[in-house]
Amino acid sequence: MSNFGDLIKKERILKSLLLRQVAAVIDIDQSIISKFENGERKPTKEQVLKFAKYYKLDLKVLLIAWLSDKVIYELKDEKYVIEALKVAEKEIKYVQKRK
Amino acid sequence: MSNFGDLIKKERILKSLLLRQVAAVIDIDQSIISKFENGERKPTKEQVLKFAKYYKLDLKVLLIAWLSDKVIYELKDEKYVIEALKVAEKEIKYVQKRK
DNA sequence: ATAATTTTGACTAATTTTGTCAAAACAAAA
DNA sequence: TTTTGTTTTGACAAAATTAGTCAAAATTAT
Repeated sequence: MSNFGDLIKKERILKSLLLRQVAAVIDIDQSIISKFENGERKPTKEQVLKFAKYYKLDLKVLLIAWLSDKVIYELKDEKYVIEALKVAEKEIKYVQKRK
Repeated sequence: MSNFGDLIKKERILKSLLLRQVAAVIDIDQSIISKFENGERKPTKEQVLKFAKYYKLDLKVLLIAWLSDKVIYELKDEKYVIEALKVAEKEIKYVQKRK
């Protein structure tokens, strides 16, 4: 699917770059990048920005993937996840409308 | 709205209980319960269970409120929140279908 | 004004997340 | 099948976040 890891891994392969090379430029340890690519760690927002800039990817796409990864990670083992997401969406829309 | 804090506060008032009394029975410091009621802290799942049991509230309702609170807390300052929730929902539905 | 209750804030303890590094695992090439 | 290069894994420490305790401040009711 379109999770963060897949997006940056696909892009790196497409550009024929080694983890080492990416790591050197964006200054993130290559082992961590590997873990990002395989969904074993979640990047910080700053790190997402670095990837977007370096790979010239649409930041919006990357941020949405990153945020949804975080949500899924937080809820993955829970019951009533869909219901909770619907409630959350409704409340967020409500506060967004009010401002 | 139907966030966790409102639910347990309403219930406590309805039952005319003092924070002190609730705290003694469910063994959670009253200052923390106060913070839960006012949305200043997020309870753990065990704590949610305690409240459901003690107040005899529908656990499902309470868990949904608790989960959506957590999601909102995590996303509240972000752009593209609605989009991210939609993606998350789609992916969760997808994996739920597969099992 | 006093008493009772709730809320706040400072502090410590516990847990989780993050980064670093080296070695293991894997893949490709010789 | 050995050597070389790349990716992945795991152990560890450092940093950051979250949770619990307590007393005092603020609020509310008597």
